[in-house]
Amino acid sequence: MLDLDGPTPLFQQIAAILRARIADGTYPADKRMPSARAIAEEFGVTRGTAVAALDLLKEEGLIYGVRGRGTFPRARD
Amino acid sequence: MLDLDGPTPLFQQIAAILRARIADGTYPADKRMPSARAIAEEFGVTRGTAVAALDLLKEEGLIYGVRGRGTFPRARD
DNA sequence: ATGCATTTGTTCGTATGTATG
DNA sequence: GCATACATACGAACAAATGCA
Repeated sequence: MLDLDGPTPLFQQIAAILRARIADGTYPADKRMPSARAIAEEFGVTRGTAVAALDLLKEEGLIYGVRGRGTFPRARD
Repeated sequence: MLDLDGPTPLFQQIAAILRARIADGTYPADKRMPSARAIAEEFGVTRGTAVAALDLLKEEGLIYGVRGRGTFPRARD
């Protein structure tokens, strides 16, 4: 799944995978996607690393978070 | 009560104290024990930390939670 | 029966400290 | 020194279930 040795940081690798899942509809727009904790478990990293990956996608405008509810892919215009 | 400096995490210290109270009968089996909020107040931590301590005891099979009702020490066999 | 408070359980968001390369 | 990653802890918010007035 992840390249633990290579030069690419884990949070970037994870962001790339999540980005692909959003693009291909695995995570539909405005539907709750897996929590940071669930992502951390799937990839065997800590929540902090999962959050870093999600932060990347937020900066790109691909997703948004709602406290207490979850994280959602943004509807493309 | 807690060692704020030492190396042992707060949630582990709290779990140890609760574990002792269950063992010595302070919290009898199948009787509601203090809520996460009450535990947080007693030890001066946030509810999240109290929940982490309770989660530890759950993993050990020492207690179980019932949503809307409370947390209960498990009857030993 | 309707509403309200409490409780568990979960979420996001943030901050700090440690360790490693 | 800096970026990465882990672990811990705090804070705020939301949801579902319970119980009680």
